[in-house]
Amino acid sequence: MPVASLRDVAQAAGVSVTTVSRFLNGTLELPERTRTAVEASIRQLNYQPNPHARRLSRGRSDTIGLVIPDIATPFFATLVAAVEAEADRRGLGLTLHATLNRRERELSYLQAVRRNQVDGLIFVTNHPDDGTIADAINASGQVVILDEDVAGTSAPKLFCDNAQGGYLAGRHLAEAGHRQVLFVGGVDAMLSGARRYAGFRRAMTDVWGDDARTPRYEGEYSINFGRSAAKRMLDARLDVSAVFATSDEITTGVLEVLNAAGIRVPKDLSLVGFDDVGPLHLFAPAVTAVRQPVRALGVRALSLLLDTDWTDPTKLPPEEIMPVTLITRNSVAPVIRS
Amino acid sequence: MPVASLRDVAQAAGVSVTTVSRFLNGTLELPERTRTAVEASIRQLNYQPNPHARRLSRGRSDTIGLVIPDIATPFFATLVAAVEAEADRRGLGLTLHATLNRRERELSYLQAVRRNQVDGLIFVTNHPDDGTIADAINASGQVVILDEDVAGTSAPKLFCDNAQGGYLAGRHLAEAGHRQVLFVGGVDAMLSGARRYAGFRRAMTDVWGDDARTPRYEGEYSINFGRSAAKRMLDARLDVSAVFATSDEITTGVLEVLNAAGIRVPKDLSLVGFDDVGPLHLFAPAVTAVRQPVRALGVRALSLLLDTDWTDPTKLPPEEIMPVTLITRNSVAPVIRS
DNA sequence: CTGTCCTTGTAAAGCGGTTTAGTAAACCGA
DNA sequence: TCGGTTTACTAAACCGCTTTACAAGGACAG
Repeated sequence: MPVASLRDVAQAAGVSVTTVSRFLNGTLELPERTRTAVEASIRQLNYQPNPHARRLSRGRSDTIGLVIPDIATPFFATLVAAVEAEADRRGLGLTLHATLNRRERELSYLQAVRRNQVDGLIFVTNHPDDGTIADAINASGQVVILDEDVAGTSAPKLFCDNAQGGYLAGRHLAEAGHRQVLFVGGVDAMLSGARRYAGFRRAMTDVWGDDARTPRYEGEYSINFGRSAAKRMLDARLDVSAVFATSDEITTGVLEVLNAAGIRVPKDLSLVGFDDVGPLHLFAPAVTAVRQPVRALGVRALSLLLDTDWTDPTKLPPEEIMPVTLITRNSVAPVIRS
Repeated sequence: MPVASLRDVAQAAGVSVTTVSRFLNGTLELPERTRTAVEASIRQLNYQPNPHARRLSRGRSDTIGLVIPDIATPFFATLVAAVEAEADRRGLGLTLHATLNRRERELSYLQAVRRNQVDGLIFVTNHPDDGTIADAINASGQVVILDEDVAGTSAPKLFCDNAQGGYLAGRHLAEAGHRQVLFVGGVDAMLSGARRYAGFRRAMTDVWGDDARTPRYEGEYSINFGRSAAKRMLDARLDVSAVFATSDEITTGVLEVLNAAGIRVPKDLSLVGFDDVGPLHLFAPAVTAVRQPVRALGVRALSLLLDTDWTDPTKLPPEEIMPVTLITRNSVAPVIRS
């Protein structure tokens, strides 16, 4: 049997559709008798409102979109989980879009806001922008930028404290006696890469002054880049006593290659990671890392999206930053002075 | 400025809305002149069809739902990624629902199919059902059951070859000389638990006959259960030389406790895992495990959903099973006969 | 007895598309 | 020149809900 519509309910209860609709939406009080009749018909017909009609009529979808480079990595998976949970708690749906960092996908999902497909978008990107994405975001409205900046946009933004994260890692290594540390991470054109390196560099020079050596391999936050960076380091016989790998994926790739090459961590080389979402504590060795508050980031991003007053685009909230912490494990060894 | 509607386009092009609509849907050929006019107005007004109107009108949403216990674990995250990618490839949207294994959530998301919220649902559950979920699924139609069975449902089903997975693990351990192996995994009331244990048990008795000892700790596929099972095993001084942990999460929890207790794997105890989606190869030690074809499962589930002829509910496709493989690493040591 | 205010509703106009059933005009062959 | 066919469209119903504007009938004050 076809699903019951509002009309069917109204007919069965002997009232008009308006009455039922307004009753259901709480904009009409009904006296006892009418109310029971309406409620009975609803139950009897197993009435379920048609969400498409509702959305068309109200011009909003009670759904938000989450645009993310990938879902399969622990970091993003956790972020998705947090956003989904919070959206559900607020009675909102979530539609998910993985971009795999492809610009045309990012653009097409940004369009979704403009078509009312979603009431707002949480946007996570992972690669530098040439301005195209920025324009699209500025034209869209109702977009919150999360985790990585898109330069030139006026939108609420939420990041972890990348500079502090870099600093914590650098300080930890420097104080263990490491003066020459390889930074493996995001390109300088991206906020996370720039800030993490800046913080890291500052910590190293705070301790070592001009004697600090902080070579840098730039690339994407992937296992593959971690692998190739580690190989490059080995091939070049780079003179460092530690590596700062700025994502779980990079850490994984680096460790894989080091293990395969017979380099013992931390005896031969120390290692500090970033993110700390994956099971770094079970790796061989358990990896010391800067931990991001991933779930909190997701929850807060949704608040920003929903609680921002979007009517005045000149009055958007300022960039927000959430604190990171250093989780100390067994992948950093003190340098023995010779 | 407000978004342009079909009417605006039609007006600007000097034709009727019907013409534009049918042209856009390919049900009307337009001569050169008209076509250019229409196309020009579309571009000029930056027309974007309103998806809610479209869905209301067509009675379908071009969106599918994915109901899943959790997203934050590597296994499910990978599954979500695969389904999302395939849905996108087919021009479909994906709405995501994490149930955290709570029945009322599972039920409410199943309703979504009936309201036309989504055109179909891929349903993954993780806990035994008392019949409620089964009824809801049977009443919904357009539901594909994935990864774990819901008994008493007539719906297309897709699982990995749990029995074979159990067998591979059991055989591998038995042939390494392990005669007493603890099975840590899903409850017998669930398909995966039952089949994995049956396969495992069969392998053990194939090799050892009645001498095989296969004690079993049943529980959910979580890190916490892995931890508590390992503790229980240690507390009970259970006489086994190996553990078969039937998910990545359980493996993680078991290993954590073993490491903390100073039990060396595989020297003191051998370990075989299941799923092999997380970075087991980096653990200490790298863990031998049965690998599930997670992405393939996701892709195939979507095919089942879309390619099934749902008009005749008595003629649904039979249960499908995808093969698993054993990935041998360093967590199993041969038993030294004494 | 009349005017006013509640109470309890309702009619009807959208929201923005899709789709069915046609129609006016042009063409075309006999 | 006439009937038939094609071409190029269109009017209007409909999808199912929301919302504005309004109204009948009774209660109540003056």
